Amino acid sequence: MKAIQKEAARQVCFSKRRAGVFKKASELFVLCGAEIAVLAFSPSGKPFSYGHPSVESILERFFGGSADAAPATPPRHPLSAVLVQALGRQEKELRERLEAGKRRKAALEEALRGPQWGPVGGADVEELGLPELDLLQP
Amino acid sequence: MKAIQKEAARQVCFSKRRAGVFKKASELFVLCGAEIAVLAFSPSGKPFSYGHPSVESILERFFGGSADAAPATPPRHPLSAVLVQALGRQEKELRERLEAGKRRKAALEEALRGPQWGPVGGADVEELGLPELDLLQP
DNA sequence: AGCACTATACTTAGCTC
DNA sequence: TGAGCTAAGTATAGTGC
Repeated sequence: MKAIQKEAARQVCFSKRRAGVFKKASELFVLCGAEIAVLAFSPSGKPFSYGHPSVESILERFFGGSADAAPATPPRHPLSAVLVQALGRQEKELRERLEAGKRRKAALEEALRGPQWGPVGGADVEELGLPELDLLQP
Repeated sequence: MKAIQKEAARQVCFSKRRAGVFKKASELFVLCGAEIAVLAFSPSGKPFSYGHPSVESILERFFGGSADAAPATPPRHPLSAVLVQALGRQEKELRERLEAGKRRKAALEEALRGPQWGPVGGADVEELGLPELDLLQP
């Protein structure tokens, strides 16, 4: 399996397979009762999402962390060697991520104070919304 | 298609289909170059995720804009509020890991001054990895 | 862009070990 | 648990509209 070169064919393939993935996700819910969210960007950069019961609720459960569940942000990648050097780098990276996160949080909070609350540019509502939820039910 | 009643069969089905969905997601990336993230909770409540290039990068692109520059188009999507909340939690977690990492580094440096140098018991070492999560296995 | 068709390949429920 | 098997059901690349 390899990357599709032809721009048009790639876009078509994305549309078809995106529907496929969303359908698989909805089946996973119907069959197993599993909560699931899928977020994707098309090759042309447009956002699409699917979520059951909703993308929001999944993210809250994942990142908000419930009272009893351990935090679901599971960022651990096994290293097999002991590297003090790596710890130094990790410390630096963590610092950077911490700072970046704080900046983004501040920016988001600022933006949320703005007067309007709705779709930004044309693409958002149609594609961020969850219309497929019903359509895709088998 | 309807819900599987038998608890055990439902769990098995979830495992198989979760792998299927993740595979579809990765194929979507390979074929089309689409960035995609999948978050799911098993029927028993365990979190799983798949993301390319990473779950976090997808979420940022979806809801936040870049980490450094304040987004030119302010994020007005309802989920931004969730993200703010998540970033608050993440900040706390990153701080904790930063401190833990520094303690480990100090401990390791101390240990390296000691007499022996050989295979070290695994548990601590496994946790030292960098954070980019891809596949969360239980 | 989207819809319909089809041959081929893929996925998977149920089962065994 | 997990892995392997198989029949039956699905997905989809390619094609023409």
